[in-house]
Amino acid sequence: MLELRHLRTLITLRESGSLVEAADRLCVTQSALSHQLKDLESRLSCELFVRKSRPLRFTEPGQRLLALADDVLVRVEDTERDIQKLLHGEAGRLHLAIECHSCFNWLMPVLETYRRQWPGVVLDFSGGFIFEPLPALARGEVDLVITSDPQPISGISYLPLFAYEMQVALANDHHLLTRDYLTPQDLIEETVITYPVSRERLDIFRQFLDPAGISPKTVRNTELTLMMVQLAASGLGVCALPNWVLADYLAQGLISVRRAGADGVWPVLYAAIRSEQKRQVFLQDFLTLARAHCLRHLPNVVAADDDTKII
Amino acid sequence: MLELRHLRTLITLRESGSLVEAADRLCVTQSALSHQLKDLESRLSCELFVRKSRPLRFTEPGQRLLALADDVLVRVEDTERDIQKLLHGEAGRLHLAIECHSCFNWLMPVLETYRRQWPGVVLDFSGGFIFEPLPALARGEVDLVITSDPQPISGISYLPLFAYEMQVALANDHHLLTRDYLTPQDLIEETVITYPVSRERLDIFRQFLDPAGISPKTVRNTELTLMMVQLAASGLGVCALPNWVLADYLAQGLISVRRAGADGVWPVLYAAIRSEQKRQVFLQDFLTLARAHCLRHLPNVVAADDDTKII
DNA sequence: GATGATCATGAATCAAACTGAAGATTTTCA
DNA sequence: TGAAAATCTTCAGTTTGATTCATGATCATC
Repeated sequence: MLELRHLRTLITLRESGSLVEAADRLCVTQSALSHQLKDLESRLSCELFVRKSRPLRFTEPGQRLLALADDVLVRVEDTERDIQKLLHGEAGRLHLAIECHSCFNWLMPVLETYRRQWPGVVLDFSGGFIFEPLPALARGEVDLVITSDPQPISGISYLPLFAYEMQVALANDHHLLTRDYLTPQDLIEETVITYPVSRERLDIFRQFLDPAGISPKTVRNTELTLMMVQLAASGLGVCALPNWVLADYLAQGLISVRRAGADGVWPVLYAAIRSEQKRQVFLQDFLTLARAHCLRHLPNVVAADDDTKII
Repeated sequence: MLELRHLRTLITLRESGSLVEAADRLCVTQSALSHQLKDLESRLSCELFVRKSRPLRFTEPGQRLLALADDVLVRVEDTERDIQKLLHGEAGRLHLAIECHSCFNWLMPVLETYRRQWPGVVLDFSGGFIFEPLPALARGEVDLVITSDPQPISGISYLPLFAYEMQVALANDHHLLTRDYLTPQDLIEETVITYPVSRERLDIFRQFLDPAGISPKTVRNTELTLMMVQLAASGLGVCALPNWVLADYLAQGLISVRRAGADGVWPVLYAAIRSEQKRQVFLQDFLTLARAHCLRHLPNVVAADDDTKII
């Protein structure tokens, strides 16, 4: 019997383009997917996709099933959400704040979708650089903070969204491009361009330079991501940003990028909420939506290893 | 995770009105359904139906899920059928014949649905009493024969549709009504009204009277089911018909009915096809449709025990 | 308050789905 | 072209979770 599981697999397979990647996203082994698909194919007695071809191609039957999946899965999800609304009411307040300033990129489309799914939830947004979001969260002025620096504060839970790679942008003729990856020492003579916030809130210091006890020659601030990249492109400094931000500029040939350290720096992005709101369905749904969106649309982003909630 | 299995269960539950009955139709135990539903409810953290109420009532969330199921399952089935059409072509010929003359009742609505699902299949129908359908099937003049008397003929496969109870209709003041059930001996002094076909093709002889070596006083023929019932109602004889045919007249109070024997006589209705056509999707689909329709809409009908195919 | 029917529960069972390791195939790149 | 890397398949062993069986609880009916 066909099950929703199969449809979910097919959708993920289309999005990821390979069994390995799809298995990773679905949190099963690649072997399991191979079995599942083979089994499904034998039940329908037809091939669903052409294996020996990259990118993965779907056969006509496969495409029919995908169309079905697109159609059916949103209905299922809508219904599940409807039922939760029915049970817990659909009104609420969601005041957002971000500590990770590159998150605007993915946050906007997510909010767009969310607004449609939860018209009863009042959305608001507190941005800005001076603002300290976590105390404001504890005081109840905001309801959800996106941060990569979970500080233990009583009454605050951190729910992991995903892990991303922080990479360093360099001018295309930068001398450090001879290296495969950068060491903290490499940056001693460099100008590092950052957002105008304290060092503890910047991944490149907290997770890369500070542990090595190293400070760059100069630190220069700007509030605009694009300006950070432009300065780096002009050779006036280097800047560390999430991979998904740099990917665009890299593709345009504006800059080059290198990892920070041999294995790279992989901060985890968290959604911080007040612990008492953990069961709020409209909040949980925001997280589900954000995770799904980012895992699908951002490059080089992986599900956070565990869902440990720091309280 | 919600699965199609759950939706199928809910639909069946609504149709049957009780866990016991639904479990029976789905060919699982009542316990399995109880577990499955309890599990689903705990996942959604809400009740889906009100247990202590007959007829079974669905809660608001339950109804949402049912609406989803109605919506989604037909799409799934349509897609599965589409894929099979894609693979095997959608044209074909389906010439039907029936040996069981009471089957008109359910055959018409089934054909109606089938015609919509397989517009490319040419439907035809050979009825009549003199006609011998099985040899015609072997010769290829018809493609599917509905019969309760599977005779081993080389090249012919009999696929079980369902089992039904054959019951005996008696006038409301008939003296045999004092019995809980009828024995073959009870009919020695009776007039039995049948369709005008040979004894071997009549369940009441083949499965009830003949094994006991008993013949009724008189056998009287008529081609019309309604007339058989009218004659029985008038006390001019008794007639044996499938339970689903008698149910209507019984409800109207026209007649009374009794089982034949303590456990009743339970003929199995088969679809006979040429073995070479066993893999034809448009034929298989007709059987699936017929089974589903009859199990849903006919009273006192059960899935045939096994799918043994006599060749 | 006994009886029969339906549904719930818990332990035991069974089958489906999954994992892990190894083999086959394809792709990539020198 | 051939070796290395990556992807997919296959097989055997394991785990999970769905199902059954046996029993207990609850409800309707006489």
